Amino acid sequence: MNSYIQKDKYQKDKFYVAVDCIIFGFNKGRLKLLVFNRKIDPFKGSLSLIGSFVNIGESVPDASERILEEFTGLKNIYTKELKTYSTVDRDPAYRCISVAQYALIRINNTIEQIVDDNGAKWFDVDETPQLILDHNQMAVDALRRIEEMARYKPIGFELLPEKFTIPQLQKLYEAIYRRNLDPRNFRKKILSFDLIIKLDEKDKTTSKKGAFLYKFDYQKYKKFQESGYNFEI
Amino acid sequence: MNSYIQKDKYQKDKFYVAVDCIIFGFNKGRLKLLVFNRKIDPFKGSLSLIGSFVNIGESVPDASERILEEFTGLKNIYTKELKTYSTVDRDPAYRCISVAQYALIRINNTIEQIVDDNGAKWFDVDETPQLILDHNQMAVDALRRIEEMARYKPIGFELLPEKFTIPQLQKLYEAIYRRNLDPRNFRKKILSFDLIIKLDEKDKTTSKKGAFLYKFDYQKYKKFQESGYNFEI
DNA sequence: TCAAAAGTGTTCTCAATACACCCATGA
DNA sequence: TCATGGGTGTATTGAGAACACTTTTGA
Repeated sequence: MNSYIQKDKYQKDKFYVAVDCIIFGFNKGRLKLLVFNRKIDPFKGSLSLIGSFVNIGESVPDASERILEEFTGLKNIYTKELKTYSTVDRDPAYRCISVAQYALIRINNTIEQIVDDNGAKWFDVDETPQLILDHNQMAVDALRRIEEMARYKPIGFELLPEKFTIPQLQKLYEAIYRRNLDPRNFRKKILSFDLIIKLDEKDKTTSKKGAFLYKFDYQKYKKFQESGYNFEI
Repeated sequence: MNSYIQKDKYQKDKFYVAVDCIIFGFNKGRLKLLVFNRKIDPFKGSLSLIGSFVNIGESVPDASERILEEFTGLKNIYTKELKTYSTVDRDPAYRCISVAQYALIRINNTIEQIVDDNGAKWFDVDETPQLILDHNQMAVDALRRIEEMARYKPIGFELLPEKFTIPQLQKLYEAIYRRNLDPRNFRKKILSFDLIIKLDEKDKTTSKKGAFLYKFDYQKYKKFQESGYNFEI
């Protein structure tokens, strides 16, 4: 007897469906996780990821986009599905499955304001506080995923401002890989991809000499992707 | 106003949750997809992936294990979550999200019998027929995922019998990568991982000379995994 | 004896790594 | 003028890719 059919006739089981977003940023040489400080029940006073129930009239990515915009003011955030969390007792109040999404955003002042207004806060990924339910597990899983992902997709650029310097990019990869990289080899490798464009400006905030700014070449990246790529640093 | 809280108070939206399994096998040098020939409504006479609704008292992986056992008689099948399919109109009959899982199994006679008894059938992945709903998309996505996965995890062994020959393994990788590999380089690379153990038997079904059988060293693979690995062929 | 698949070694090329000094500039 | 971070080149090593012939044996 086949399950699908059997269930089709008799199934009455329905679930709440939530999305929870593991939102990463990069600031002052550190990978950051956005955490929401809950001021109202449920879980008043606790910390959680940014999440919401999914409405019947929207898809999971729609729901994810909705709350990301709400919390950051941004549309078109780089977001990927991590995995589904569905253990029976994961939420004592509801039979709810959560589809976790990880997102990468460029931290800037505008966003900081909105984040702040929403009662959210950045934590160093190494100092993630206790979160509700299985949200700590989600954060750990997402972090492992982006470490893995960084090896073959240029996700780094999603976390930096549009204009960035090579030393900044290096620091980001050092934060993700948790090890130091040789500046000569890093520069050589990054430039060999031919995916960043040198600008005529310098950033002088971190040194007297100043470092040239670059921008990511999304055009070339598209072609790059179509062939099949490899982005190991 | 925060979505999570808002929804917590007012949310009444519940979903059916399904799992659909994209089950891959390998036979006669070809990658195969297991497809279910539906003899009862809904979708009587159509083809679909192997799926089921998730029961309220089980997790998504539980449900997936349940139907995999039902269709193959096997427990402990290699299974990974692919992604969630949740567009509003994906199923005209229900508001249902499906968590797709891909699974790799070793085809053998016992399984063939069970598969047959359940009205399922193997198709070449290149000749996947029309399936119901978004199941074709799932199959395409899963195939892309295992192509990607094969580059850095030794998933190949999940698809071969316990004892296999190096030429068999090569054919499998050729099927996954869709290109021919040099037998000398392939052998050298595979042996360099030191993850397969040569046995004292030969398989003579494909040549007069016969090819030595090997088995996968799961012990070593575990250690391998703990360090961090790379399995590009 | 021969057809058909299994098995084997070497060369070349290129990318990854290791490594140390000069440059530009604001304070 | 000097402290600070930015920027550059070379030599070595190791892995991947290309490539052709011998071995075994059942039919």
